[in-house]
Amino acid sequence: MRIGELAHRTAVSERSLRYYEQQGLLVSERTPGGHREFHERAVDRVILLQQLFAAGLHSKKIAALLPCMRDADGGPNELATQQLLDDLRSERRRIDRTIRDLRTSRAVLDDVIATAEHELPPAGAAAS
Amino acid sequence: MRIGELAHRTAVSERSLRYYEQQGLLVSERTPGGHREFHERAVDRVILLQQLFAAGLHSKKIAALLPCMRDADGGPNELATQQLLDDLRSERRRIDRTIRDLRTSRAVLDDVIATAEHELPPAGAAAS
DNA sequence: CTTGAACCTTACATGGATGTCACATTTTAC
DNA sequence: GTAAAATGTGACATCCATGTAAGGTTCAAG
Repeated sequence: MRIGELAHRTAVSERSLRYYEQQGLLVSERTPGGHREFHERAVDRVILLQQLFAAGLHSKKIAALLPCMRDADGGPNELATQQLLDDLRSERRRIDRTIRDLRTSRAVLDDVIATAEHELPPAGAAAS
Repeated sequence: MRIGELAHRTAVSERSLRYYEQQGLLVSERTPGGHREFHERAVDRVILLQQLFAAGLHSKKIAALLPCMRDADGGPNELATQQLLDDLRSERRRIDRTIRDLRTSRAVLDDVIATAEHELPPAGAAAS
């Protein structure tokens, strides 16, 4: 598929898709005219990339990480180096911290929302 | 306490603390000479701010949110406006999404780590 | 062949918390 | 009183995924 369809199907901008490719996170063939042609597989890859980005990993680490992932074929194509391993463990700790912070923030939000709803019932709701 | 102590106790840079104050997220008295004097209370406040930042809230929303929080005294000082309420609900959805993405990423990391450890045992470990 | 949609590359802009540097003033210790 | 440490302000830099605009080429349909 071409970039427009991939962008549409993943809800990721073409700009970002080109950026991902440039960073080595996404591969594509090229038509004789130079247009990108993506494999069906790219859809899942892009979704994974989005998740990793949302988790705060930077493209460089994702690029280092991807070859060490087990894909559909089974084993990884590369083994994580000691340096990468340390990085990943560090990222893991950061992720755990972030999850805790997210839960805290969500609780704060819920509390504010609940309190406000109590005083300020949404339109269409019956007052207690 | 002064800014240095607060920075040390919260592990947040003085730069950031001044920024928080500038954004209306943190209050301080001033000594006759103009130095900031923080209340003991500021420690918890800064920790909360860090959690909210880590959860991806921007300072402007935090500033709008803070007066609507229930503090130690009991009720909130202000009630959330409808606009803020919509914002917070939107943030809440974003947070839920992010938590899911974090879990996914953590699983990816764990898988890579486990695979690499299997082949590349940490120094000092016995081989299987 | 023509036309419009889709795509290409390149370059510059953006946001937002934080880092950093310069220089002045205050505070603290002696 | 003096030196050193801490603090103040202001300005500029940084990161990095993404937005956006310009100008040219390719693709698909009539």
